[in-house]
Amino acid sequence: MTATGSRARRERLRAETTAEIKKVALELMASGGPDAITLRAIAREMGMTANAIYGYFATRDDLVTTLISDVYTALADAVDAAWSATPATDPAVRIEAWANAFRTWALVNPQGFRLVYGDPVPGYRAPEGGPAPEAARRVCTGLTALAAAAWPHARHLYRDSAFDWSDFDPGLLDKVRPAFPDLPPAAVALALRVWGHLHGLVSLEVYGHMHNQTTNPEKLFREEIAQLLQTLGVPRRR
Amino acid sequence: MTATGSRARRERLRAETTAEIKKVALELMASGGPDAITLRAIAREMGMTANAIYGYFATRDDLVTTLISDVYTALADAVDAAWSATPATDPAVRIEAWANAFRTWALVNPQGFRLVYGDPVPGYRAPEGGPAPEAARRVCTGLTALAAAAWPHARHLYRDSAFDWSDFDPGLLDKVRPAFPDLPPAAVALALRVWGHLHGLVSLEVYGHMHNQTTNPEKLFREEIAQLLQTLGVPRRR
DNA sequence: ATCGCAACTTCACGCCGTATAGTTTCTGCA
DNA sequence: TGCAGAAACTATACGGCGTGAAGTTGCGAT
Repeated sequence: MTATGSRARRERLRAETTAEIKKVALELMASGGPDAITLRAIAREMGMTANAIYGYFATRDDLVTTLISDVYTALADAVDAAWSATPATDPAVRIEAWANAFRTWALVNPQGFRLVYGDPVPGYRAPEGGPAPEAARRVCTGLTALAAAAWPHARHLYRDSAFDWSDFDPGLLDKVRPAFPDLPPAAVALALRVWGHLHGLVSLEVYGHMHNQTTNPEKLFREEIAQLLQTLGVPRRR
Repeated sequence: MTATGSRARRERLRAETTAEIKKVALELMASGGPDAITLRAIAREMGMTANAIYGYFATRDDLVTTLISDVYTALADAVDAAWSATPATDPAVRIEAWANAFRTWALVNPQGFRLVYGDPVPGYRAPEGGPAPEAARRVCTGLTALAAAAWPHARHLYRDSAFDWSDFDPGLLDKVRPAFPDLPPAAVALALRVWGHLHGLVSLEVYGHMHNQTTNPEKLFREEIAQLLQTLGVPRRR
């Protein structure tokens, strides 16, 4: 039985090394931006040769893909947690919590935001499938929950909506329609638009483009949430 | 007079070479993304040595800064032109034209969009001042014109706005306030929020994040414009 | 005792930005 | 007309990058 025991041990060591590579890569990213994620720097930090990493990730892009997936999942966790921590009975509070969690996460992890939503690393091209789209869909599903919470108040605004299910990706609908069976296509369109609104404001802020325009991006974001709730007709409790 | 004549000729040659460097750099960017802007590739394309470029730009970052400025200016020109080509009497048409020009430019020049709004190039850090912020302010000023056009219809939505002039960058206000003397701070906040909305949707589309969610990003953008006009109360002519 | 394999290193190649030094070519003045 | 000097450009070199190929080491299984 030493056979299975030592194989288990080998696999454990392997998993630990893999975890360390990712940990060091994320540290490098946090301090030097996504560009600082280089195999040689990671190896240097770990007291290894750069080529040793090829035993764990086939290419640098594979490593980056994994990191994107991890970081994106962390973002999804953060916004989901904020949502779940608020009472289902008060849509305004939930929506505000979601949006604030999104912005806060981005400001705390600006390099992670760049990794996930920007050009991650020179020459990187994202693969087709994988778990990163999965995390993206979690975020979109969260946004749809947001739209669903607001829908009773907002539906009258979208009576003549021209959207139908074919306008959306089946992979997204597979997650969204079972979760919200009564929601029409127009609400998913609303969710994606809200995504765009929040992403845009946060993105401009993270990339420093807001800095030259406003001295108070937080206030602008609060105004955004307020106007969003008002537009949707979601009542704000005093 | 050969003195001044030949000096003029030298300067002309110099200007021509500078222009060629920028032209080749933009071609490389268009075909291979901002990462493809390398001094060696440019030089190769021009039949020169990489070091020759140092006679025209002190560092690669200097070249990139110039390119960002040029490309950003081209974007500002495009949206300004679309705005000016529409009748001042119909705010809805003007706003729609502006927004469509913004998205269209981004889709036609995706790499330019990434250069201006993303991480331009590995290791690049933008300098403080320079003409790129100038182009950014032109875009913001255009957006303020948009807000100003809608303001007669939209002002009632922002009666209890908490914004004042100190919330904005003086450099922006220097351009905006003389152009729109009657506009309150709330309208500038609205302009920046609209910027965020449009930037977010276009950015998600350019970076491929919308692809996994909707099959019809154009329709989503049209809906965005329609809802924008509706929430602002700007009448749409039939 | 030996085989096999996983982990890791060494060496090499071609990319990159850029510093330094040398070469060519042309300008402007004596 | 001849020559100093500047401008434009090349040559060489350094360190950093991703990565392919080949070699080394150590350990479990037979």
